[in-house]
Amino acid sequence: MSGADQQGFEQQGFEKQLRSSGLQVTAQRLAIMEAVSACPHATAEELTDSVRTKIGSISRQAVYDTLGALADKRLIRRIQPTGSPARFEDRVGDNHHHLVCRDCGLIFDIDCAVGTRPCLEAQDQHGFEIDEAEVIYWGRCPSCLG
Amino acid sequence: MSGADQQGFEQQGFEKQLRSSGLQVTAQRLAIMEAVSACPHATAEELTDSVRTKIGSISRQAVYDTLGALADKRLIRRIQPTGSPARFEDRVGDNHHHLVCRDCGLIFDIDCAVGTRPCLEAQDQHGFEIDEAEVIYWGRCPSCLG
DNA sequence: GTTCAATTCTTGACTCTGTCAAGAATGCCT
DNA sequence: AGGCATTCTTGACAGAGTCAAGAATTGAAC
Repeated sequence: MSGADQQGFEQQGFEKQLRSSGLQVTAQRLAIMEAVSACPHATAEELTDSVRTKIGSISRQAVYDTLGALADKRLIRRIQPTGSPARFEDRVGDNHHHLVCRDCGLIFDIDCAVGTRPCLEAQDQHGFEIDEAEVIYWGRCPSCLG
Repeated sequence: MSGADQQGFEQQGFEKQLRSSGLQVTAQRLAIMEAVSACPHATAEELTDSVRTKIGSISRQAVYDTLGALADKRLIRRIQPTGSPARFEDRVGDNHHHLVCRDCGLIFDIDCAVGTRPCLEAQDQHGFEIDEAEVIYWGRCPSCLG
């Protein structure tokens, strides 16, 4: 499959995801989904830059709106480690976790230690309806341990 | 024990904590530690208000500096659920977790489901030196479930 | 008790991330 | 193609936190 075919193929997937979530399909949204897919853990600003090189221009608001809409529909996931702006990824539904360097902010994905469903299930749920358990492992990466 | 004694007793504890962490003891710091202890999960702004009623006045910067220093020394813990400003608590060392309402932001402490040490220990540590596993359970609280 | 260096506090400007609001443009259904 | 809802653009704005420089305080040494 050529690079162009690959891209077209992905776009069809994104389009389908949008439609089945009841969202309209626009060039901006496709480009944003592509960017999130290509740069996992990127910030809104990084994604904006990425989209601009792809389709020329986009407003900051469109980026925030779209990221918000996609996250609401669970097509992407927003994570926000303390001290970092929000970051986005398209790996959803597998309840994986994150390993974050306290010094440089480097982020790795970590498969769930226990299974597809969380390490989790809180003991006392206080009457909450829990839909997600977010785990962040904090530490120092090899280069920052130096 | 009278209220005043109680307060004096606590302050001695805070003073000891500061000294053994190599931090100087100041009225501002004692008041902040007291506030964090009294209002778990409070924001920097809420703590500032609380301190102001106690000692009259304090600068915003002093609050941030102190909270940062205390967190660095692990005398308090900073948590920052997505969409919320940073919040602070003095319950440290027991690796408890948090249950947060997506709608109203209400936060509960949750004891660790697995033991004193995390549900944790990531599988592939990527060479990191991990010192904490932070778990946030996301859901909706009884009143927001309506 | 003074003195002195280091730490901490105050002040005020500033940055970064994200939001609000209104109107223009676009997508989608018929 | 027409019309309406959704989405995008623009620009002002807000919240949370940081930076920097000088003043005040702490703690140790004398």
